[in-house]
Amino acid sequence: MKSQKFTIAELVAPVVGLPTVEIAGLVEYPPNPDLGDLALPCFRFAKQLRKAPTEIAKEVAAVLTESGNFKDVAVAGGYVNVYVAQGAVAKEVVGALRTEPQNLFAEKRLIGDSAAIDYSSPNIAKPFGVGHLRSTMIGHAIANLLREDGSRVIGINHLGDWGTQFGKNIAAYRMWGDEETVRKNPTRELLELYVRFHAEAEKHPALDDEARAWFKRLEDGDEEARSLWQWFIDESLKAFQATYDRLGVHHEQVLGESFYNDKMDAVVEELKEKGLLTESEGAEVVDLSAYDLPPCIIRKSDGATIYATRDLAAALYRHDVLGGNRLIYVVGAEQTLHFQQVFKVLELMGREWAKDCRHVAFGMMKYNGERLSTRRGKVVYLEDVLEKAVAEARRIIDEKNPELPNKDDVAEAIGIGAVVFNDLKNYRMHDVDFRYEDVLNFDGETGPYVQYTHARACSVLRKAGVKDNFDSSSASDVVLQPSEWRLIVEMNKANEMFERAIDQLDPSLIARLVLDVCHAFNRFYHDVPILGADTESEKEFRLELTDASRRFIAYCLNLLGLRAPEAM
RNA sequence: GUCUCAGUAGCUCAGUAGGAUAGAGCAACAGCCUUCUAAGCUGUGGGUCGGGGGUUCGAAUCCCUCCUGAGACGCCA
Repeated sequence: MKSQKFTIAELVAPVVGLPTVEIAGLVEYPPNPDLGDLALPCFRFAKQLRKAPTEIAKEVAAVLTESGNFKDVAVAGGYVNVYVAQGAVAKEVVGALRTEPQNLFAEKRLIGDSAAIDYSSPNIAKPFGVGHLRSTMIGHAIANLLREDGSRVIGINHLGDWGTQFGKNIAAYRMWGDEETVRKNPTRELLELYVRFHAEAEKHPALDDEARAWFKRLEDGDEEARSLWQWFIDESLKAFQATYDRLGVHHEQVLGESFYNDKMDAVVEELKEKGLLTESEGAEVVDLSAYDLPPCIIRKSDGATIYATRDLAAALYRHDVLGGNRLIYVVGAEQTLHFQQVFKVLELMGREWAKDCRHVAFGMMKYNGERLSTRRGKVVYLEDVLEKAVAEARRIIDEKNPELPNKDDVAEAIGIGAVVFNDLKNYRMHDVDFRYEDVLNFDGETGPYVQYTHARACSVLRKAGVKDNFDSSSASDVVLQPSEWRLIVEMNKANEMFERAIDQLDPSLIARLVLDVCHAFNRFYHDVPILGADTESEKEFRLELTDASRRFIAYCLNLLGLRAPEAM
């Protein structure tokens, strides 16, 4: 509806003496369809114009009526209610979707932008839990959105492949590990060894010294330590890759923490040169008290670097070498303070692009109300969740559509879609308590609902024997049914919602939008006959609308990282 | 203790660049398949928008304060 909003704003601007953009922002959707398609509240202008809102509304209405751009304009108190020319708008929306669906969404505002976006970033030798789904899928969706708007996206998987825990992994593996078992199920087995190590170390503190020694050997390049470490990485990556393939997730760069081992000295040097480093309690820190932030530790009292140092080195690399002119981090909200500190230090280092860095935070995933903890072995494996969801999808297919070809493939798309959509549809800052009953429910506001709606539209088009070309002349002279218009209105919000989703880096807006469109489509499908329309031109138009809806839904699903089967 | 984030129907959440009677889904109940996929559609019941102040023509939305929950707060990431 953006173009209609601007049409109104342009006409109203001279009347109220405010910039067009500002007025366009005030145009809203009335709460009730009887009140028109768009509305402009005029209370805001009253003080400046020294006139009653109702008077202003009347003047505004007169101008809008005179323009002849709208079907009807009405004044209701201080509101001006506008009824748009439905046929023309319908033709515009359907036409855009028929040629290039993305035209309705993206105006390619971000051409010339390049965004380095850090998402997923699991830890090596640990399993991929449901918790990782958040960073992975929110990040993947944001990457898709930015790319569609013209940005050059560099997706980065910042693997946790370094740190003292690898001393424990190595020590544990040497004591109790078995090559075959690890190979068969790398992340689960390595986690088990890790958990066992923690349990045993409680009783025998000497084990911790053993682990420290092994990490030291790893740092010093000891061959045995090195090759075990590399093997853990290779096996873990194989397991992760299988999951990424199922989820359809891809990264341009896979660079673990260890990649920056030789790049941190330069950061420390620069900080020292710029006089940012001060000594405090034996450690070297950047004092940020002037900015109401706690100090950022750069070197621990034992001389070793820490994750802040690593993240600084990584940020410089992403900007200077990979060419990301802004950096985005899709990382849990518990790291908010850390990123505030890192961004501030970058700014103090004179990197003016620090202001464009964003931490896309999200709430914590819990299970039965409890915090998940890998160290204590409290994990819900993502693969288990996907397996259950796919099995449930398969069960429902067997029940409802036993004749369906390639059932397994469809079940895979639906089951995974249910899990992914469930994670994307809500405001990302909320903590989520993972419950199987939610994920395995395929009714209502769910991924399968959206996919089902898509399949339904496809089915109608199949029955109609539709080829890809329509004679679009019909739209403007057809009188629209309420449910048809409702559907057009919802789809016409694409551009606004898309841009808001990008500006706020929030894919849930796209999920909400496509849910609204699906609801409108299902109502349309229920209320008016498509193939059995009274006249040929009505039938033609409804098929066009069905085709447009199908493309719209598929486009949104793909943005969110879901597949859109044509039958289910 | 300090800071940050959250608090909307029984449950999960939309709505938060201030606007008209606060909306969905789930669960419950009642309808709708001789017609295009019922994983759907329609209806009913269900609300001190955490409490209290304030700003405004108008507040779930902005400000202050209190309550509750989560997270963070120097050598893990």
